[in-house]
Amino acid sequence: MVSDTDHVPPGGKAGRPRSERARRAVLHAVDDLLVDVGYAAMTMKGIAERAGVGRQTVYRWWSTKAEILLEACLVDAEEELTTPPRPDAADDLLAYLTALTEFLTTSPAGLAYRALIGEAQHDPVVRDLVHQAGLLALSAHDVLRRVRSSAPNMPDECLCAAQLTGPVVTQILTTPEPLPERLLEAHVAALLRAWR
Amino acid sequence: MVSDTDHVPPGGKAGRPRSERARRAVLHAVDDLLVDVGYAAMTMKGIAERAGVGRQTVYRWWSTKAEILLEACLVDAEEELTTPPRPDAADDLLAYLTALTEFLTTSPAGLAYRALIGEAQHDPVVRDLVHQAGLLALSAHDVLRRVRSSAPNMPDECLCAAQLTGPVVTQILTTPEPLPERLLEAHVAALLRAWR
DNA sequence: TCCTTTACGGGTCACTGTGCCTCGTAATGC
DNA sequence: GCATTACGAGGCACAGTGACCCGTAAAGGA
Repeated sequence: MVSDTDHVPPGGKAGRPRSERARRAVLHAVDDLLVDVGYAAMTMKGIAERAGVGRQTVYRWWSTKAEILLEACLVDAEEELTTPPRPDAADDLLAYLTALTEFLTTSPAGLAYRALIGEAQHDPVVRDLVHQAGLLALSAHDVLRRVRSSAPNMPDECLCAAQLTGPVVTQILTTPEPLPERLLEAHVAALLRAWR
Repeated sequence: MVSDTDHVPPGGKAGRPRSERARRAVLHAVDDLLVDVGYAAMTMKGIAERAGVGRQTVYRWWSTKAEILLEACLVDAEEELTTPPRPDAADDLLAYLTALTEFLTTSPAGLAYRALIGEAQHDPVVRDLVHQAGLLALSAHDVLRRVRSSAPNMPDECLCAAQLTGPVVTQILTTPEPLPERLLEAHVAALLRAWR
């Protein structure tokens, strides 16, 4: 007989789960639970049960709720935050910010990401995880690279990304309503004016 | 004999506690615990014990950790986020953003506020609480009113506040390091250029 | 002044989530 | 075919929650 506590994964994700089935079931269960019962009411026990999986199986491959959430989130997030290029810089930025708003307010992956940001304020480990993933930064940099030609006076790229996404994100994190389309347009216009 | 479960407060804060002593002890204990053990490890039991107060006394006047935290936070926050006016608009905004950064990264009240924003991602009730308090919005509007004369082209005031504080706040919430002074200066310069 | 009212500190209790362990079982790989 | 490994399921000790109940002490009205 073999114990359940030997094998690989020390902290989190050394080897992939032997059964892809279990992995997918857990990630899918987390997505479901997040929209069904919310983050606060989501428990490891609940995840295991919803996934039709033993609790130990969950603990074996992920050490925290946050880890599962991040993995479940990254799968969809990159795709949802990638917008097709548009000829006009203002259109391009606006499309991105609209997608970002949609992502953070309605997409399951976006809700997961917000839950992660929330958890990051309580737990430095999660904070590093979120920062490492760099979801916002990466997608923003993609868009910014495209509009660089129309904005010769753009400052440090990190600052630009923060200026672009910061107002939108903070609004969503701290108030019940995101910035409306009208203000997104005004925001983009102001940024381009500043960077011109 | 009288039960402990009659009296006033339904949800949160109908009447003031009869003993100001208990109230102050609890708020002080929360401040201490937050810096000592962090938000995650802070429990209602721990708060009561640290405050030298019965658990029931805590539950009587506040229904959640978040409520206590918010009250403890608001006491100091408004003062820490109020910066003296400066003649130059750029100086004025920069001083505010520097104070905001200091607040969110080092002040106990700021740490409490961040913990609240974190909790708000998990709990809509806390979200409303945070929004109601409107800490960021209020302090930002104060500063913006002062620079309005130097920036005739300022858009909607809500957007301005978001543009001013959003990048700073999001950076702090999602990465280990806040925006450095150098980038704060560049940010202010860009905003004034956009609003001119 | 007495005496009712009210909050107080402290303790108990049922309930829930966690994370670890141990079953017996099923799938994998040599 | 046989050893290895992950699997599901359940049990466990521990901690936090939030409700109760107790006896005490401090207001406030007569």
